[in-house]
Amino acid sequence: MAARPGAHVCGIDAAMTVIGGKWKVLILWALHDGTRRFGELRRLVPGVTEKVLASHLRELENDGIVRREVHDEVPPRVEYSLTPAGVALNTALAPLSAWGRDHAMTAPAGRRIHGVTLIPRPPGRLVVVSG
Amino acid sequence: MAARPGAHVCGIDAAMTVIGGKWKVLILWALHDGTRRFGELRRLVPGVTEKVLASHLRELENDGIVRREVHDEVPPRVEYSLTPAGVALNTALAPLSAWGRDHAMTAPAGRRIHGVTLIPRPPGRLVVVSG
DNA sequence: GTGCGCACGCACCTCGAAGTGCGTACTTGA
DNA sequence: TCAAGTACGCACTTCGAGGTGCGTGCGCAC
Repeated sequence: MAARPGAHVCGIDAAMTVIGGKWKVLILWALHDGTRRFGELRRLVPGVTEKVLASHLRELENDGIVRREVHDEVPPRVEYSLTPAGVALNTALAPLSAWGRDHAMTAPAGRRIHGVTLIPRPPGRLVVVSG
Repeated sequence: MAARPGAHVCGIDAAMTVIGGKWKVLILWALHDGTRRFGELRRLVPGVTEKVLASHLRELENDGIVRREVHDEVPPRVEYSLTPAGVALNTALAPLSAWGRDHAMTAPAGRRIHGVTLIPRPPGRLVVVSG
C-alpha cells in the first residue's frame, strides 16, 4: 500500500516507526540507565532472540537512537548507549507510561502484546519479570 | 512464549497494547476533535479497510478509549467519540509526536510503518495526506 | 426495480516481522 | 581437549495482524 520511505510528517508516525518493533521499548528501557553490552541486553530483555536483538539494535542505531561502540579486542566487545535523541525519546515515552500505569488498573486488559513485563525502579535499575 | 493476559505492570506495555494496531493512532487523531461517524472515520483514515476499522474501533471501545453510541434509526447511525481516558491518551501522545517531529528532520528515516501521513492543525481540524 | 449507502460480520488469504538453527574466529576456564 | 562465551550474519520457517471479498436488511434516488 504505497510504500513511500521518509514521507511521515506527523511526529507520531515517525515515533511509531522507531518504537514499533516488538522489543524496541524494552531495549530503550534497558538502556536508559547507561551503557550496556550485547549480552547484558540479551539478559535484560528475556525472551528476545539474538537475531532480533541484533537487528533491532541496528535499526535503532540507524535511527540515531542508540550509539554503538565497537572495541577491537580479542573477546569482541560492543557497547550500546543512548544518544541524546534516545534520551529525549525515553523522556517523551514517560507520560505514555504514566497513562498506561493509571489506565491498566481500570481496564479489563484481556489482551497483551509482549508477554513480558518490566518494572522500572527510580534509582536506575530495571527489574524484568518474564510472563 | 507464555501468553499471560493482563499481566503488564509497566505502563508502556499497556499503552503499546492499546496503540499497537496499525491504524490506532490515526483513529485517535481523527477522533480528537469531536464525534465522528463510521463513514467519516473511513474517509479520514484513507487506506484502512472497513473490517480493520471496525475491529480496531471495537478494541478501542473495549479498552475504554472510545465511546460508541448506536442510534436505532433506519439508516443505521453509529457515533464514536473519545472517553476521558482517550483524551488523556491523546495528551500523553503529544510529547511523542513532538519528539518525532523534531527527530524526523534530522534522521534519514529510510523506513516507514504506515504509508499515510497526517498533519494536525491547531484549530482542531485534521488534514490527512495519503502516501 | 435497480443500484447505492449505511455499519458492520464472516471466511479466506497474504505477507512481513519475528523465531529457529547453524555458522563464524577467537579466548578463557575446567 | 572440550565446552562455553562473545557479537553477530544467513537461510529457513512460523504465525497472526491486516487485507480482500462477499453478505446482511433497510431506505432512498433514479
